[in-house]
Amino acid sequence: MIRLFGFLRHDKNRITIQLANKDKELAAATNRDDSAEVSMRPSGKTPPQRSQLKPQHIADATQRSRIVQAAHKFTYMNMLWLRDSEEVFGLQVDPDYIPANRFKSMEEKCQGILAELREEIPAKWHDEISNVMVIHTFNEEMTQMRSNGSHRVREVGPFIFNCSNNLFYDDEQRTTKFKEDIGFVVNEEGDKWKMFRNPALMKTYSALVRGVKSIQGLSPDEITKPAAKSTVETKWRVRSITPVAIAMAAVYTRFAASNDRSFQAVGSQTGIGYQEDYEYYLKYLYEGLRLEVPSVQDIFEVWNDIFYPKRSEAPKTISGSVDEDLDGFLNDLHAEADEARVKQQQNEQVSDEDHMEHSPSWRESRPCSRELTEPQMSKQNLPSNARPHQSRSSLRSSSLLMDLEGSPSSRCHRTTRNEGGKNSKKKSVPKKRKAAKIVESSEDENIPPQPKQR
DNA sequence: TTCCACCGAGTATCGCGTGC
DNA sequence: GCACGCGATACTCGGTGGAA
Repeated sequence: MIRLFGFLRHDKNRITIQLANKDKELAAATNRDDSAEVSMRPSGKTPPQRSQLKPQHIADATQRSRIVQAAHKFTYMNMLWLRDSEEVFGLQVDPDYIPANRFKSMEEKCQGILAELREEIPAKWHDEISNVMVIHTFNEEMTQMRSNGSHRVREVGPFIFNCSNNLFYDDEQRTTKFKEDIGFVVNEEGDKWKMFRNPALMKTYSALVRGVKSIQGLSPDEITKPAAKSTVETKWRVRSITPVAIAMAAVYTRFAASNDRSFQAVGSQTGIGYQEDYEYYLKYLYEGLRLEVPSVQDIFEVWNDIFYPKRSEAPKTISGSVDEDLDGFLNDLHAEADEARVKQQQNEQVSDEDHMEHSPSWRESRPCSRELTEPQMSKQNLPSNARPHQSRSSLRSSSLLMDLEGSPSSRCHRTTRNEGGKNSKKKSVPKKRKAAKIVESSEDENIPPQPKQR
């Protein structure tokens, strides 16, 4: 009964709001001189008036166009969310900025973002980069890009997760089915050799940069199809995977599986800190590359083999002087990097040709890595003190999608580990892992794609 | 406390461009 | 010409902060 009253009260409020909105619409319509232009759609909505609203923030059409394009690419390839955008845009370039320290402090982080912004925005407008209209336009377009991305990911959710449309489009069923995957169940024993390799993440990435058709009608062992037409992938000339792309795919995948209605920095329903997790993934992947950690390098190798098998260049590691102890944050990575170095030295002594064969481009140290697409990782694999602030009860940003207790992927992960022994040979022989992993993962997790029934 | 304006975000829909 | 992807537009919804 109480619920009923609550519902009625809520309904009443809703109707009141709707009436108020209608009044506003009526007033707005009255104020507009649109008598001749506005025709009603069958649904009753007015058609888009492309020439009105949305003030043009930048007068110069060419400049605006370039800023818009830069913002779109920046969203997917550099930073999904921009914290303190006005502050970042207004920063003075620090000539002493070292990419390797990017995650050490907020100042370094902002400098890193600023450096990327300046790479995307044509040099002739660098002087105007702190212009409020530029900032506003840039932010607006980033928002739009995120919005479109979230909508498209949800749209092809059944293809990403290989589940039925009925299951995916039912909030309750989807939440129940994927709650482990989105972090409600924490598996403290992650497997770094499985992280970020879940086919769902790759399909999400594919849908975003190659279009939704690239993941429809796939055979069970397929993850993506080459983009047949012009897509953002071709437009932006993406030739290799980057940390940003993988991290982006991770958070979008989690969002798609969650029952959050909107893709916000913090999920309104789940409390998942998408932005926080995203930044954490980035940090992990960038650091892993910089430290030449085999498990992280392998992530990029796996992704590149799938998306850019022949064209991909060596993933770029971040060069520069190394500031030790990055907040003690990625101890695992440091330890693994050290271990890998020791093994490599041992192998070299035995003149292991196989090992040399596998030390390709990944090891080339290059200046900062803007082109890298983002990888996804699971925080569970990191020391507890290394995890970002957990403000939301049991919700860990684990991206499940790769490595949770009970999930198909984690099952195969554990099996692999047990068979080979914890952290055994896989670390020093990343070469053969890739194909096996994907196949395993695909077999376990991928249900044949279902035709879209909506 | 309530009202209001503003803003951010997602959705539905459309037009344009591109490739087959 | 058609199908598809991309981007733009207008709309709704919800949150927030300030004023009354």
